[in-house]
Amino acid sequence: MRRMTARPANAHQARLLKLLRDGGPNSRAQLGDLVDLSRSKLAVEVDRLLETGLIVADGLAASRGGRRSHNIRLAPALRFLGVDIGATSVDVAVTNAELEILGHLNQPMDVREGPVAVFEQVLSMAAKLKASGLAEGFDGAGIGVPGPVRFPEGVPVAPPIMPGWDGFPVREALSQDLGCPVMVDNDVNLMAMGEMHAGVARSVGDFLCVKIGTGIGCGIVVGGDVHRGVTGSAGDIGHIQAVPDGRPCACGNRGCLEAHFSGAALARDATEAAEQGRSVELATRLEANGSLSAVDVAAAAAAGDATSLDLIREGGNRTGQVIAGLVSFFNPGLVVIGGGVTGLGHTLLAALRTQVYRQSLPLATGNLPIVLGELGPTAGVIGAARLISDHLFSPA
Amino acid sequence: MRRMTARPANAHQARLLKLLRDGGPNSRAQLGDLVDLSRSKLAVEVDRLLETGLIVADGLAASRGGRRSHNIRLAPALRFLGVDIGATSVDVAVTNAELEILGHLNQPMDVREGPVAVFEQVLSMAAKLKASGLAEGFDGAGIGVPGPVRFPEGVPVAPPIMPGWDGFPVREALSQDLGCPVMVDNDVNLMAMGEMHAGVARSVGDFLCVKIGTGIGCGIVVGGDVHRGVTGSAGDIGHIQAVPDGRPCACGNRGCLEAHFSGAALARDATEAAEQGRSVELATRLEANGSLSAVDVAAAAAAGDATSLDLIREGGNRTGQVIAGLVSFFNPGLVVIGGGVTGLGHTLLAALRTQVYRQSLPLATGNLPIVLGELGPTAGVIGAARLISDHLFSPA
DNA sequence: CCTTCTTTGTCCTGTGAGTGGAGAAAGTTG
DNA sequence: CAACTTTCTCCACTCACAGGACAAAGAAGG
Repeated sequence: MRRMTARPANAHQARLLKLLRDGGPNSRAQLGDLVDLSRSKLAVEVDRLLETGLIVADGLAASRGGRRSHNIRLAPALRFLGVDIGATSVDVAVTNAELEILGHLNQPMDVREGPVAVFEQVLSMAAKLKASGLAEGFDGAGIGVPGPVRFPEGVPVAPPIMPGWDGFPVREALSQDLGCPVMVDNDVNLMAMGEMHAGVARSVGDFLCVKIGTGIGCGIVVGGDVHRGVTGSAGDIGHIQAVPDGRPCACGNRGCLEAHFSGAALARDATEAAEQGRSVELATRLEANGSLSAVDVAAAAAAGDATSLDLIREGGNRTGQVIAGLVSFFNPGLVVIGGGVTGLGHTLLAALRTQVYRQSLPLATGNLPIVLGELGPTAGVIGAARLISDHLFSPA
Repeated sequence: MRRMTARPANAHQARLLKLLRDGGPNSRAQLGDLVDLSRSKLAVEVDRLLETGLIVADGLAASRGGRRSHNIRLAPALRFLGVDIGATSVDVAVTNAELEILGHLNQPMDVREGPVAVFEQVLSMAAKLKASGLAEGFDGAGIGVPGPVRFPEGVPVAPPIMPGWDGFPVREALSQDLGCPVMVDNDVNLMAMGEMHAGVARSVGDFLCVKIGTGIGCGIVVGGDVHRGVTGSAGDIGHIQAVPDGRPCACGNRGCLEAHFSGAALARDATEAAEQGRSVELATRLEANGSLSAVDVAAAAAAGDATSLDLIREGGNRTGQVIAGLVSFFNPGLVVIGGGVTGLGHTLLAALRTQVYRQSLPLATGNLPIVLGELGPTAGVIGAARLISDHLFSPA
């Protein structure tokens, strides 16, 4: 069932749609105050948008001392699908046109099972969301994958942690399956877009968004736009050398940041500490679960386990050192920390901040907030919805 | 004597001026092929530009099988002044509207003497260029300074190597003295603009331009625009930590890149090697000149001096390591190496390339040229002229 | 020398986007 | 019920721009 959602016919219409989406005003008069168009022209464009069905006028607002205004808003039936494929799990969410999450599902899953298996899962999750009455169909979908993407074509390229996805036509395939337009991007970039749209980075034009999960990456936003680099691999900071002649990394080099600190590295270090008897707290958890993850380290640290705290601090220092360099280089207005490891909270943040504030130039850090993301696990799916809505709310 | 140079009245006129400046065609018909405007509209805008005096129509071109076209070009009397203030010398050049250098002067000078003394020097050099008949006056001037700049206001902020310039209203002051509009930027950014306009980075949208001189910095170009960061300090990579617990740096930290490799560091290392008797070649030169500079190291290396070659390789490795990180992070389409130290040539380049190609992601380096700048010492002044011409050739 | 074709540049009218004023519609306040 | 406010609609006018007709100027061929 293909839905032929209309597209704005010109830049004015695109502007209006985005204003309405981003929580803007909802009457013709209020819109007119913002778009620098004459009332007459505005009325014409609004009428045309009403005709396409992208927006609807229903009911009247309360009077503000004069004639009551019509409520103008995006079509209430519009639905976007946001998909966030992580290394070890998949998130799928439905949003309305304002990108508010109506329903959200999460499933453990290994990306290495390949695109076919993963898409089967994604489609079944999407079907479940539809079946629960949240959507009749999808007008567009955004999807994030944990690796570099050739953005215009929507195809992953040479993704280290997801062999089998290289060159797979994700956009094409998912568009077929869902019967709607699809856009594909790197998961970290989508997290950055999410935080920019509805999180801590609202109204910040230039910022970095560091995602520490199974791996480690960085979304780069320049002037409100995501910088993807010439081959789509920008922000891939996991393999920057953090420790000279450090630990061997899967990429073949030594001392990569990711080899020293990430969800995977932390789990390995914790297991080692437990086995060597350096932490009773961790050993107990290892005994109980059979394995350890970053969540266990967070819990142990919260319980006051010194070894866990040390591991977090050590990792935060390493990461902070790398971020310090990036801050000097890029001079952002904000640094957002997100991803699964944010459960480590203030111990991690304190170590990061210490390194950055000590090592970067005072001019670059003078007014630089370093904060945790606001959206947690929903940042990715919100960013994905934003990606496709930006696309659909632009002139065809 | 203030010259009131006209400004384009709209985006079309700005577009035409920039086409003519950048070696575009020179007849109405050829312009029409490029700007996607009807002949009539084009004719109107060209006529208006002719009225303002920004362009002139003189003579007829050879026939190409039909009616001969008029030669349209930028006013031949337009003159821009490009000023490049380095740590130890000042470059001043006059260009025509096409940004071709008509005259170029260079004077040794220490920035630390402060803005008043430096401007006196700059003005006298500008006067000399005028006196030699190259210009009757200047229509605009661009100036680069070796430190961070609050770009909109044209004011240096907290420049480490040029105390006394902090907060000095460079734009305002120079505009008064020269009687023309002035734009101020960081010297490294201007080098990047120069190479983008007339050097190796023509037609590259995203690239890094590393300048290794007395200090070390990096111009960042995103989508054809220079990224300056929120406080104007973007690209300041000299104080990224290159060596953990390395040499103490003037900034208070240890192991900064600049402390281990830069014109200043190289001179110091060479002097030490000469005094310790580790290089006869360098010792001879130290004897002869009383001091050593990067130029001496280059000459010694060219003569086969093993110690000099080692110093260059060592520095190249350090710098390459940092650049490798930046390449992974930014994923540029080109890396340009420039500045005084480029005299070290291929020994340096080889070391740099080795590090970058070994440490960065294959996807980011697969098609990444790392090359020396083409413009040498003129990159800065050409970039400065480009900066002010971009400003003046934009709608007021 | 004259005709035909090509290229360049000018003129003129039609079209559609957009502005802004007049005023209608629908309220509140006294 | 009058006066005022806010919202929305209608209409005439302006201006940017496209594109065709045509003039100007030359090349090539007979």
